[in-house]
Amino acid sequence: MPEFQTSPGMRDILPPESARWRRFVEVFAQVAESAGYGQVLSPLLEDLGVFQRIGDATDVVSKEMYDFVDKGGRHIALRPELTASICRAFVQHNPQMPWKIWYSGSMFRYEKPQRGRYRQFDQVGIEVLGADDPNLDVEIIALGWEFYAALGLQQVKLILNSLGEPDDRARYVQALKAYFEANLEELSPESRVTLEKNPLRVLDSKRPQDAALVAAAPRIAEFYSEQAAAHFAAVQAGLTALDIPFTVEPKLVRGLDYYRHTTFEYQGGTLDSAQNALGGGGRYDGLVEALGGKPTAGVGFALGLDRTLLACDDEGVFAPPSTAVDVFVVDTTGGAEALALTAQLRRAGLRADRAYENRSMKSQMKAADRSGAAIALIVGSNELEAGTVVVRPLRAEQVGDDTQSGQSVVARTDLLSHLTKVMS
RNA sequence: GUGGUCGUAGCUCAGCUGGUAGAGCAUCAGUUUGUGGUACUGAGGGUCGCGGGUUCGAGCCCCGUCGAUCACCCCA
Repeated sequence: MPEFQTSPGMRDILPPESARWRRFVEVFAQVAESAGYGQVLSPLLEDLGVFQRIGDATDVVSKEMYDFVDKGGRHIALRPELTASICRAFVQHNPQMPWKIWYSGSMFRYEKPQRGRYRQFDQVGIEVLGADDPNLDVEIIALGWEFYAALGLQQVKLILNSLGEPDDRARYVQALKAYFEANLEELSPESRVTLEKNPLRVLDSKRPQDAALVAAAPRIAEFYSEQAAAHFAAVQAGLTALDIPFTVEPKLVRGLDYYRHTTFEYQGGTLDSAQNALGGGGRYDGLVEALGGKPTAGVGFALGLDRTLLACDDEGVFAPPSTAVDVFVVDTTGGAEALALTAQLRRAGLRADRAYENRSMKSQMKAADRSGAAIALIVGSNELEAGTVVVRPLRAEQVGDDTQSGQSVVARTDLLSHLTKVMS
């Protein structure tokens, strides 16, 4: 065991997995920018207060924050999510509305790590500030849906709910609280604690003991105002019009208290329930105001990179992109020719690799094979003298003996044109 | 934060009731003189997570600790 290792819940992403991560973000950027969203790069650190506006009742704020006091005496926190940062940025810069943005990056939450759940984890997401049009809710949900499709995922489920207007929600919470308190004996001890802090969250309980009680609990739909009901109906109609299947789940409350109206979650079809939330989002019309801005509508989502990749693994899609080079140079004359050749090839736009330390030809050929290159270029003393290169295909369908290897001798001066011809 | 399981070579693991560390894969090198992917031969590589304890002797037993993993909580 080495003296130093990554801290708990943090890890190194190595090749080839790292290439997959980068590609993941590229695909997301493509989807988002195709719909007119611009990227925001914001700091990893914010004033603690920015995140406290998310709500003291949320675990993300009350117990999972990575915070510290800096040398200037400021109370700083590593961002546990990005919606609050984006709202802070919106208030600070006052951009044109609707402000449609996307982001990607690492978030930090101090909790016990497990599969698909780390202290530093990556998300991609989009947010729109300054429009309360239900069509926008639909657009956003659809973009997430498109993104999963672009990755190749086919078993993602969309779960939808509405928490209504703040007043609706407040009345519902009251009713819920009264209901559970009236049946306190049947409630699990854990849920009783949850009830004290946040009655809505009791609906999330996975304990069998609570199942019956939760199932019979009052439904949020009974508390919708006319406007809230209309908004929710419009969202559902829009999704239907776009042929996006969804399930309305009245128990979907989600952990962040700023949500109102639409909330949604994408669930993986193959993952265990502990990690099946691939991404989620909703409308948070009050958050900008809570951060000192004017009342501003907001809606968005965040998708977890790890969990989505887990889902990809389970479905056997979105494999790491190939890191193979095009050609591999084998040089048995000391290595200087390989240096010159690879440099020349790279300038010409080819991906070229080579072996080092002047190993035996056999050893270099093995390396060539491992590199995934389609072609090996071999330079020995004969070729060096004659100004030629042996061009040997490595991936061609070779049946049998070496005489059929299909390798050819090409003059150095003709090498580039020969390669471009062969490789196309 | 609470509880269960686990921690042996780079990777996946074996190691019987405690007796001086093993396999496969991978790596490297050879299999006569310049050619990979198959085959054969050989080599390197481990303070058995770490620290204590019991014992003549511990990878194996006990305690602690760190880490991983799973569940709960919650979320992505």
